Amino acid sequence: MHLEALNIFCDVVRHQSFSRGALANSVSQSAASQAVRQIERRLGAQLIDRSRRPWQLTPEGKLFFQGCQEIVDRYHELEEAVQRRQDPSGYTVRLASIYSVGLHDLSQYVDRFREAVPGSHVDIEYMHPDEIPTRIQNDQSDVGLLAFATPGRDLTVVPWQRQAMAVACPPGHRFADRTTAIGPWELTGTAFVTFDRGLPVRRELDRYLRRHGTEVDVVAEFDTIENIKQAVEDGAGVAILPEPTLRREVERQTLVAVPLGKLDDEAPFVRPLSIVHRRRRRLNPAVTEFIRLLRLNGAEPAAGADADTRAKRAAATRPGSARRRAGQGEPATATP
Amino acid sequence: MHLEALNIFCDVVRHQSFSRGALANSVSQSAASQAVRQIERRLGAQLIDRSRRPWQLTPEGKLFFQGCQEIVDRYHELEEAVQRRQDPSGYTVRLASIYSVGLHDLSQYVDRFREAVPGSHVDIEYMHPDEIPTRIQNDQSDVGLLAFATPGRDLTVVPWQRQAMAVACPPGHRFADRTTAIGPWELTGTAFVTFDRGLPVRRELDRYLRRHGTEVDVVAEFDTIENIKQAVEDGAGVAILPEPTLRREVERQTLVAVPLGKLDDEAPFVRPLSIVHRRRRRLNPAVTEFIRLLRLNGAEPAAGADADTRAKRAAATRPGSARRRAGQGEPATATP
DNA sequence: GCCATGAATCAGTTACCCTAATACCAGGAA
DNA sequence: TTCCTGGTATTAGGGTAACTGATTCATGGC
Repeated sequence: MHLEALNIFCDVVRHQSFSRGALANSVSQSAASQAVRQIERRLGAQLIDRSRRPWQLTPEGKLFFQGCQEIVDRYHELEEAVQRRQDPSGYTVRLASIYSVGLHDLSQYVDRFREAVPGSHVDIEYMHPDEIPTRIQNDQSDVGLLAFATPGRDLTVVPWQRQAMAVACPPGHRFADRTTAIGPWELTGTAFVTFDRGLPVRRELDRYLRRHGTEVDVVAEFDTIENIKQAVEDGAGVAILPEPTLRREVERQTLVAVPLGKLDDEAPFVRPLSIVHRRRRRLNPAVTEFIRLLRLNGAEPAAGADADTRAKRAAATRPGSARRRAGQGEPATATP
Repeated sequence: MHLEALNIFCDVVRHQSFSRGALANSVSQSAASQAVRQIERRLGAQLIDRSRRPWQLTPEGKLFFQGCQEIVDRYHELEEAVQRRQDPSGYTVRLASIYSVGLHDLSQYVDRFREAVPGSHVDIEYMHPDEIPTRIQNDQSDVGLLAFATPGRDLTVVPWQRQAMAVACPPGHRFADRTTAIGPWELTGTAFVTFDRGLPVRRELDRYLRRHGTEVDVVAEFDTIENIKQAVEDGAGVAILPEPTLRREVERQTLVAVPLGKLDDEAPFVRPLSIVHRRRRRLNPAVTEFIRLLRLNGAEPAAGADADTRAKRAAATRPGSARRRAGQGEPATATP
């Protein structure tokens, strides 16, 4: 029996849905259906009563679910225990990051890590977001930090930070004195500096604006946040950017950041930053330790459709069992 | 991760040997080696230090082994718990048995079972031993009872009874008055009635005699024990047969059964009877229950190379966790 | 009746795991 | 040393399980 299949079953039950349980494990709905069916076949017991909608666990299903949860959890704890025992010194962490993670933040993490694990070494490389998954799959990097990551067959995505988006404008702009949040609909017609087409963040941004019926006047497109900020400072227009990346300019008073308003029933527009690493491959002990440290310090409270069902376990010691959480993907579907 | 792989690792550790661990799981030594290596790869940790001979568990290996044992055990208990919850009534057990299991014994089991599980039904068919594995793999029968069974890819073998072998001779024979056991070497030159070539029991019998340098004078070969007994009664010669199959004739005084002597350091010559069923397939609840009952009443004390290491767990409530025990195979290698 | 939603099924492909054969390696004997 | 022996690692190749994408099917709402 595959432990992965047991985990899929658990997630299907937790989400009350085959499709969402499948998503949480980065497999197709078809695979989840087949996996659960196979478990039932091998057990010779009906675990899920599909005759009514929504389907329900049979008594056997409930029993099995409880045991399953525990077994899967235990195994993962065992894995972690083994990895913790390994000596992380002498290993190198090869980190691939997008430019805009916050160079300052990152160097802080790295310093803290090198203090915690004396004999280790960290190589940071900044690069285009598209390159990062490739590098990781080719084993050129151990860990990646990027935004709007989507898990893949050989790529594990661990949610890390959710950066609030804000409107950036130059000090003299008509938005600059706003004391209240700006609704996206207010941006219609304004000169707008944005990301290059092809970047995931651009797609999310366009979708966001479209959802609010906003038609902006795109005056410039850049592939890095630094360039966008420069253009905004030069008065080319306004931009929507992650608030943390604006802090320095706000301090220097070269830019103004105004919070993005939102409708009551809407999720806030955020940029999800993720830690990615290759799936089912050894990560050297230093990498494991580095990821643990990142998550300890960076993770926000568990977010996602399934967070509630295991909040109690994920709460204190471990910074959220992100291993088994749905790939964060679209911010539109995330419930904060 | 495959639970089967974890179990292989556990058995490798328990036996201190890849080959024996493999045997215990009915896979090749190669498969066991690869399975352990894969676990190590996925964990990113060396579990076994192979640099010295005999190899040793690393500290990580010890940690993982302990956790592993528990996880595998827990899962199997969970499986059993689910199956126990199922209602076995209304199902049919299709049993395929060799002729010589003991028709009387069997009907006793069946009666007891039908009493324990009122709504169930048992179909017994007697057949040639070669047919039984085939029938089970084709899903024409649920359970088989046969001697000298060897586990296969889709066939699970559960040791059941070990029948002592005895020398059968007619009342007037020179052996008939023996009060002490007969050593096999004493049979050299005697007229001997035996099994058809091609039957597994014949191969074992020949090997046994050869091991003791015994050359018998084969005067007749039959494919069933009943025929052999008839020939012995008719004075054709002596035979070596399972003692329990001789009881009725001994009571009637138509045959005499003399115990087989053995050397001090030798395992007794027995006929191992096994329960076989298909591997990793649902067995309907009645079948599960029937097998449980057979084992409860028929199982002898745990025998086999690995019995010691888990005797404490297997002892009381469960009649030996034969699921994870080596296929009994050759009686020569079994340590009673 | 119809449609919408979500799960099951199917066909095709991929990737994994197994076996068999063979290479390798440590330890013991000559 | 060299050979030998018992046991494990490695490799190639075949069979099969498991995944994906497309489609079909069932249920509940209209």
